[in-house]
Amino acid sequence: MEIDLAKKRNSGKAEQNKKAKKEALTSAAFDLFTSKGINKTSIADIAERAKVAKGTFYLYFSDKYDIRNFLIANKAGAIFHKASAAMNARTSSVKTFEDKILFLASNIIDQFIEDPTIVRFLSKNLSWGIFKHDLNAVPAENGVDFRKLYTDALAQSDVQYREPEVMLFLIIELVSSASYSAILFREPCSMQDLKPSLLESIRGIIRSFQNCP
Amino acid sequence: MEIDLAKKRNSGKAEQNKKAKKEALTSAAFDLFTSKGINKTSIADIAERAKVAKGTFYLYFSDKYDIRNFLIANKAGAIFHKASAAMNARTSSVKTFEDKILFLASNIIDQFIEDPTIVRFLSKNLSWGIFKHDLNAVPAENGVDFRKLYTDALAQSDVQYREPEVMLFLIIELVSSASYSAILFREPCSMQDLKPSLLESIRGIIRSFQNCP
Amino acid sequence: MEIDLAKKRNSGKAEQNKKAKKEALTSAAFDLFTSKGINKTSIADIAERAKVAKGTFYLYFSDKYDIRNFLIANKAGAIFHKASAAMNARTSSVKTFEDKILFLASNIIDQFIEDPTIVRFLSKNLSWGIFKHDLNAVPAENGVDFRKLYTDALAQSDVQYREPEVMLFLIIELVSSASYSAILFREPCSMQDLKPSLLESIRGIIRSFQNCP
Amino acid sequence: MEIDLAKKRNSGKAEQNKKAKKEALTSAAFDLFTSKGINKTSIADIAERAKVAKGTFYLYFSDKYDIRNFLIANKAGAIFHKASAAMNARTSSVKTFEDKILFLASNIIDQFIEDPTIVRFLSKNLSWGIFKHDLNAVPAENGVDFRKLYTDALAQSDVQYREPEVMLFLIIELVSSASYSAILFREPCSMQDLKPSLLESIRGIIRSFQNCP
DNA sequence: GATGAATGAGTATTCATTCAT
DNA sequence: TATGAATGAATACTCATTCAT
Repeated sequence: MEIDLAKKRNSGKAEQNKKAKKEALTSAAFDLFTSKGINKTSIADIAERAKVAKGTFYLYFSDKYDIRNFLIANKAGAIFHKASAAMNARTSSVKTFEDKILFLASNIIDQFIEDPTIVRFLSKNLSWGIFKHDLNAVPAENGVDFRKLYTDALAQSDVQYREPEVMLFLIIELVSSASYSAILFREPCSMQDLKPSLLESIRGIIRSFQNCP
Repeated sequence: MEIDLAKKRNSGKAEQNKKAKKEALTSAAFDLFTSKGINKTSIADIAERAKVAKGTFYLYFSDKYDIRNFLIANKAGAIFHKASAAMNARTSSVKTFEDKILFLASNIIDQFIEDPTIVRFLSKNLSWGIFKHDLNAVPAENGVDFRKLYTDALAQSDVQYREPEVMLFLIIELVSSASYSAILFREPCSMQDLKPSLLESIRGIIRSFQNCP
Repeated sequence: MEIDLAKKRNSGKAEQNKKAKKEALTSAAFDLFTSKGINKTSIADIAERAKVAKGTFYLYFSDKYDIRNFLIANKAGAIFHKASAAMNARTSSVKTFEDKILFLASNIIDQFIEDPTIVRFLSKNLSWGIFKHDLNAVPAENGVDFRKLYTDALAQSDVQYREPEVMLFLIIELVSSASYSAILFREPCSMQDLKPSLLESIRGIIRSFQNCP
Repeated sequence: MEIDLAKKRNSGKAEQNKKAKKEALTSAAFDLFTSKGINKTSIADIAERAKVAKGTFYLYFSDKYDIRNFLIANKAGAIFHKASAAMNARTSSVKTFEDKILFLASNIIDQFIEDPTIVRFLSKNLSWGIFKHDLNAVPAENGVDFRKLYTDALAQSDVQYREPEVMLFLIIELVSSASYSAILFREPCSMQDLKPSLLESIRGIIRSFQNCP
C-alpha cells in the first residue's frame, strides 16, 4: 500500500513535470512567434528557449503548427473568457443588448491595448474560424462562457435581431482586423483615437440587424 | 550614330522583352502563391513556371517578398480601379454618398466572388497600409482614381461625416476580412447569403459617422 | 525459508513472464521486419507492437541486430527441423541419397511457398554462415537433427561423394537464392513453375559430386 | 560566329565538368558503400569524399538509392561485358555450349576474386532482377552483348536445352550467391578451392536441362 | 524487473543567392 | 542580359539509448 502511495506521489510529480515542460514550450513559442514571426521561428529555437532538448518538443507537439494552434486556442479563449467574466462582474450597469456587446468589445480592445503581442499573434487569426472551432477546446475556467453569454443577451433583449450569428461574425472580424492595424502600426491612427469610432461603428452594425417593427 | 540607332532598336526590343519577362514572372508567382501559398513557393518554382533561369529572377526582383508586394499593389489597384470605373460609367443612378459607397463595395465584393484566388492572395493583405501607401504606385489606367472619387463624393454630399478617413478604413477592413472567411470557407455562410447583411452593416457604419445636425 | 519459497514461486511466474515478453518482442519484430523492412523498423516500433515499454526491449536484446540474429536462427532452425521431421516420418519411401536430399529440398521449398514472409526475411540470409553457426543454437525439439540426418544419409549411401560439405553449401545457396526471386517477384517465373527445374538442377549438382568408380 | 564557337567550347567544358562531378560522386559512393555499407553511408559522406557540396549531390541523384542503382547497373554491366569480350577474343578454343557457359562463369568468378569489393557491393544483388532490368541500361561499349552471346550459343549448340531462361537464372543465382560467401567470408572455403566444384555444379545444372533424345 | 520521459547526435533535403560563362 | 551549376547554411524530424522513478 505504501508502495502504491509512493507511486501515486511519483506519477503526480511526473505529471506536474510534464505540465511544466509543456508550459515552458508554449511560453517560449509565444515569445518567439510574436518577436520573430512564426516563419522565422524554428523548432530548435523553441526548444532552446524552453531549455529543453529538440527531441522533447516532439513529445508534446507534432510540429510548429500544432503548437501554434494550441496557442491560438488558448490565447483567444483567455481573451473571451476574461471579457465575459468582466461583464458578469458588473452586470447591473449594462442593460440593453447593444450595451452588453459594446461592453464586451470595449473590454477586448482594452486587453489588446494592454498586451499588443497578443494582437500580433492572433493578428488576423482571431476570426470566425477560431471563434467557432477552437474556442470550445478551451473550457471556461470560471464557468462563464462567452457563447452562452451572447445567447442569453439575445434572449433577454426587448429588440429582436436578424441573423445574430452573422452579426457576431461581422463584429468580430471588424474588431480584430481594425485592432491589428491600429495597435501595431497606428494606422490610420492609434487605438486610443480609433476606439470611439470603432465602438460607434459596432453600434451601427448592430442597429442594421434590428428587426424593424 | 549607326551604333546608337542599333542600340535604340535593340533596347526597344529589349525593353519589350524585359516587360514580357517581368510579366511572366509575376504571373507565375501569382499562380503559385495562390495555389501553394507563399511559404511553400520557392524562387526556383517561380523561375521554372515563368520559363526563365533562376538567376534571371534576381534581375527583376530582389526576393520573394519583393515580388509579393509588387503583386499586392497591382492586384489591389486593379480591383479599386475597376470598381471606380464601373461607378463612373453609371454615375447617374447613384446619388447619395451612402449609395456611392455601397455601389463600390458591392462591385468589389462581386469581383471577389468572381475570382476567389484574388481574395486568397490579397486576403488579409488588402488593408489600410496597402491602400494608403502602395495604391498610389499603380497609376489609374483610365484616369479614374479611387481616392479622388471618394473625396469628391464626400464633397458633393449633403450630409457631413466625421473622420472620413477612419470611416473608409473600417469599411475596407470589414469587407476584406469578411470576404476572406465567407468566400474561401463559406463561414459563417456563402458570400451570396452574407452580402445583403454585409452591405447593410456598411450602411450602419456610415450612419454612425454622420454628424447629427 | 518462507522467503525463499516465495522467491521461487515469484521467479517461476517471473520466468514465465519473461518468456512471454521475449516472445512478444520477437513476434513483433518479425512482423515489422517482414512488412516494413529492418531498416525502417525502429526499436520504438517493436516495443509498441509488443505492448512493452521501450526500455524493456533492452532487457532482452542489445539492439536491432541482436533480435534479428535471434530471429534468423530460430526461423531457419524451424524450417530445417520441420523438413527433417517430415522425412523421418516417411523414411521408407525414399531410399537413395539423391532422393533424400531432393525430398528435403522439396519440403523446404513448400514451406517457403506456404509462408512467403519467411522467404522475405531469411531471403538471402539463409546462407552458410547461419547454417553452420547459428543453427546449432536452436535445439531440435523432437530429437531430429538436420545435420545428423545429412551425415547419416551420406554414410548409408552406396554412392560416394566428394566434398559433401561444399555440395550442401551450394544446394542451400541455390535454393534460398532462387526462392527469393521466384516466390517474392515471380522472376523468372512462379515457384510452382520453377520447382521441377530447380529440383532437377539440384540432382545435377549432386551428380557432379559423385565419385566416378 | 566566333561567339557561337566560344559558347560551344564552353558548353563542351561545362558538359565535361558535369561528367567529372558525376564520376566523382559515383566513385566516392562506391568506395563508401563497399567499406562502410550503404546504411552507414550518408549523403554528406559521399559529397565530402567527392569534394563537392552537399547540395550538389542532389543535382545528379535524387537520393542514396538512386546512386546505388546507377552503380549496380554500371558495375554489373561492366562485369558481363568484360566476360563477353574475353570470350569473343578466343572464340576458337571453346566449342560446345557447356564450354562457353563455363568459360563465362569462370571469367566472372575471376573478376570477383580480383576485386572482392565488387562482390561486396553487388553481393546478393547481382541476381536476376538486375540482370534482366538494369543490364540493358548499360550499352555494351565494344558491341559485345552478353544476352546476344547467350542466345547465339544456344542457337549454335548441337544439344537442345529446355527453358534456357530458367537455366541461366539458376546459374547466375548460384554463382553470385556462392561467391559472396566464399570470397568475402571464406565460407565454406576459399574461392580458389571452391571454384572447381562450383564449375562442375554448373555443368551439372546445364546437363539437367538437356533434352534427352 | 519495468517504465517512458528526456536526450541530442545524426540525417535528408531544401533553397536563396552567387558567379563564371 | 541571361543562364543554371554550385554552394552550404538552415531546418525538420528520427531514434537509439539512458536513467530516475
